[in-house]
Amino acid sequence: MPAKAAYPDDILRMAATLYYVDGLGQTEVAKLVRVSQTKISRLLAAALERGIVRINVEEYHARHDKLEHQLCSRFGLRSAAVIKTARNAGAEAARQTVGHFGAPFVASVFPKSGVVAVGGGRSVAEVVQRFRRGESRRLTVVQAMGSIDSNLSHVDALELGRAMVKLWGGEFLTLSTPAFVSDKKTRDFFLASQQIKFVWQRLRQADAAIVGVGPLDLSVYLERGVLGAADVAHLRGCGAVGEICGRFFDAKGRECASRWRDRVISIELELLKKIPQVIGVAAGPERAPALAGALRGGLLKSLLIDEALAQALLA
Amino acid sequence: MPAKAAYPDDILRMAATLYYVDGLGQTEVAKLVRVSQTKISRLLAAALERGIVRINVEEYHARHDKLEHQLCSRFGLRSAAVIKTARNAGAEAARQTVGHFGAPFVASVFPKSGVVAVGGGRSVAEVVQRFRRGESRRLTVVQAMGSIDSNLSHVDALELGRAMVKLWGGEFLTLSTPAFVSDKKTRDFFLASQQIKFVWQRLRQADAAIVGVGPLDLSVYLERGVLGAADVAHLRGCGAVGEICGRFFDAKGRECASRWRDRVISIELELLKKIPQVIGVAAGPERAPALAGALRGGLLKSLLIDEALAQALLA
DNA sequence: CGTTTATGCGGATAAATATTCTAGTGACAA
DNA sequence: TTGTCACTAGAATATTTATCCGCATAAACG
Repeated sequence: MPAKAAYPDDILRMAATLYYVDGLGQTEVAKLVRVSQTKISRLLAAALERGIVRINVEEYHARHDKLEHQLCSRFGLRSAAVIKTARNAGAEAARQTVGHFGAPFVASVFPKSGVVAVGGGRSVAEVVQRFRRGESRRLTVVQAMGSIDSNLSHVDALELGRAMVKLWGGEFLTLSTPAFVSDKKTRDFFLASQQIKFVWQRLRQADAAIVGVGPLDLSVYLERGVLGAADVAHLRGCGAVGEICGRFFDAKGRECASRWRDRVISIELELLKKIPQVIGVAAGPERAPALAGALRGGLLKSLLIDEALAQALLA
Repeated sequence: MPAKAAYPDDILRMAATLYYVDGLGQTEVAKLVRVSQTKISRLLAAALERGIVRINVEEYHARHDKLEHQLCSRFGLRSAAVIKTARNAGAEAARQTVGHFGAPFVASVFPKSGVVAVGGGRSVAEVVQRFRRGESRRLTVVQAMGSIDSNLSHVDALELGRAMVKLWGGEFLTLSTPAFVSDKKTRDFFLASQQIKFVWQRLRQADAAIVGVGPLDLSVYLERGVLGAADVAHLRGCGAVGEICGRFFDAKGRECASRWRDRVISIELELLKKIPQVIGVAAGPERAPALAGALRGGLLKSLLIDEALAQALLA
């Protein structure tokens, strides 16, 4: 099993003892072993690798079991992960924490083989970035929404899908389109294309999906300048409370009949609803109204959110 | 038991998990927990302290059991510690290693209460510096030789004795004299003083002693200019092979009748011989002749030496 | 209550550790 | 022999971590 015997265990034990047990610095250890500090650093790494040094950390329960159960029963979910976050955490920190501790949850919920649809968004990106190479999967990953604007961002579904197949293998079906086009005609033109039809066909067979759930205000679209203040006002007028894959919905989770509806290229909410496992990811209590709407509409089957948001949802 | 609840265990577990298990840097952890990196550093230290994080190192056997047994039976010793050292270790490194791993041995061999004589020397200093505060002892520490020259060095018996009582408590009897004086008359004058007589009385009651064993060449005395080349030649002429507490002895461990003998203020070898537990400390194979002489003369009851020296002794 | 004395925080910075880069060494083939 | 590859080591350097210090808030005291 040890590919290279490199250095005898005895030396590693000695160095590790001097360093970890007796608390000497690497430089001091180096003097005793008569090698460079550089080498001690490498020796210690090897000792950790070989198990001569083992570091045990009391298990940390990142998830809030009680809130998860309440959410599941209250909203009839298949599963939920509520991640504990620092009380005063900012939006970015919360997303990262949710991503970090949520990634294993999502990975466990995803099928080992089959079709998986991915949306974009910052929260989803934080999750996807942290997937670990596990037992190999045989997934067909499908991009569920176009790219938000022309400079490709690492939170676009295109990037996230690419990252997933790079890590887990499998094939990735891309939607080579923007998320928003100027009018219905253009949209219909795209949808009529052979490639897109093929992608949609696969979306209909999806076994699972992971999507971000955005609020109306503070949405990435507003931030990125895709949406203007006037647009937001219009959407609010249509009853919109939140967004999934660029599609806005009202408090009951019904897609709003806004003028944006005809300009978006992404999975329809009605189609999403039919996917047996849809994981909604979000962080921050200000997203509670959006989440509540999505849940009422049955758009999501599972949740990955932070504690504050969970509490807001249950209140 | 926890004097201060400071931070909830949960946070510590989270930080420790992120750092040790997930391999994030402290800066990254800090972002998620929303505190400064500084604090994470302290949190991690606290986690280690509280036992939330435990680091296990496979036990390292610093001592060479087989050589120890051979030495004990060959030379009729009460005990011996042979410390493994790096094959190419220099003299300094060997001494430090012997001191480091030998200190617990010496501490275990020392009585919990009683009178202990201490000699000077670099090897002894390395040992004494590394004693740990254990169960409290009730020792009377007695300086067994004067200071080598006027600028007090941290390897002088005076300093070593001081360090021992500082750590373990107890009283320290000092010999406020140099190790070497100009002639016999001066020496006798010192010895006749009340204070020194008192110290000698205690030395006669000593339950244990720790002394360095020096070679003839390369001795600290030569190095410090106390002895000149001519003196070394003279001593060699008298059959000297080594030195303990400034007293030179021949291959059979008998004190040499050199002109130095009358000028030294330190425990007589004959007196040393009567102490029930005398630990000789030395490092480096070039000291084998000195050690061999001391052992033949029955000057030592226990040994603390490095591997190379042990092998040289047995050869 | 106002004042003084602890305690805890994070920014700046010193110290320690990890990584990069280059040179040296030995194995092997030509 | 000589060149090349594969590898290891340590010096230089970048990065990360620990410590020092002043400030602010909280506790203790008059």
